[in-house]
Amino acid sequence: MLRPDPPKWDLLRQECPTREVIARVGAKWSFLIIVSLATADGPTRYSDLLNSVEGIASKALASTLRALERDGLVSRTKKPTLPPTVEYSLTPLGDSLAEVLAHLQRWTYDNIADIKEHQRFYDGLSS
Amino acid sequence: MLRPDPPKWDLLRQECPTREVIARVGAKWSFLIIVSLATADGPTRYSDLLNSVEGIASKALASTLRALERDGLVSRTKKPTLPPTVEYSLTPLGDSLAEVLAHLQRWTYDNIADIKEHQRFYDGLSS
DNA sequence: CTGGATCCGCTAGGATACTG
DNA sequence: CAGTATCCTAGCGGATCCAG
Repeated sequence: MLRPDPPKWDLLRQECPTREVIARVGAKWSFLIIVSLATADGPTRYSDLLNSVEGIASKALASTLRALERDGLVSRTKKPTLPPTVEYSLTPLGDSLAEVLAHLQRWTYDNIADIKEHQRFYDGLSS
Repeated sequence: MLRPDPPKWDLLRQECPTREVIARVGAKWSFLIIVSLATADGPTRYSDLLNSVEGIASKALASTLRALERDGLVSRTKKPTLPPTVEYSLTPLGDSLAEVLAHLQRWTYDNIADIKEHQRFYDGLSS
């Protein structure tokens, strides 16, 4: 084996490709869409996502879905019905990511009160 | 107890306050700064962060640090030396978040090759 | 050294309208 | 139903200069 050791990535380096992934996950709607797909039972239709993820615009949903699909996190299945129905679901890769993100989601649920408290305190100092 | 059950947040709802937290964590530089602070041993100076997080601009670092401090994730300690030295470190709350984010970081390291492969495939389809 | 102040370009993303 | 096409704007973030 020429490269027995996989390259050790370093997020802090500018050229690290994982930065792109972090950016994608951190993009405004990615997280919510992944959560929605992960908590839904089975494939989810475009219009259902549009309703599920409150506040998202059609354009944002479409472009984010395409980006996630490009990364291999989401799979798109078009059924030749009339009118056409398109279903989205997480790939195994997307599932594994969703699992990690679920921890983050849980963390925010657990600590949102604390954070809000800190914010109020911080903002109060300048009054 | 009047409220034995803490409110059940739902990220998918528009008014859910945790969306703000996700946005903050997902902001361009938050993740990297937290990682940098978490992997450093002990408090880290402003200039060290500036060097550690490659590509970040002074303004972005300052504003992101302030936001993280406001959320109670980062603590700022100013030492009255001359010239002044300021040190940043994670609060216990920030530490607990860093732990969660470490899993995400690990995930990206483990799966970046896979993702890149998917991207190449996806992009190749339209050529 | 640690930022704040200022200017400014860029683009993600919102609103709206339209199509297969 | 599942998007695309256009237009448009707020604001993030970069560069530079300045200050305590």
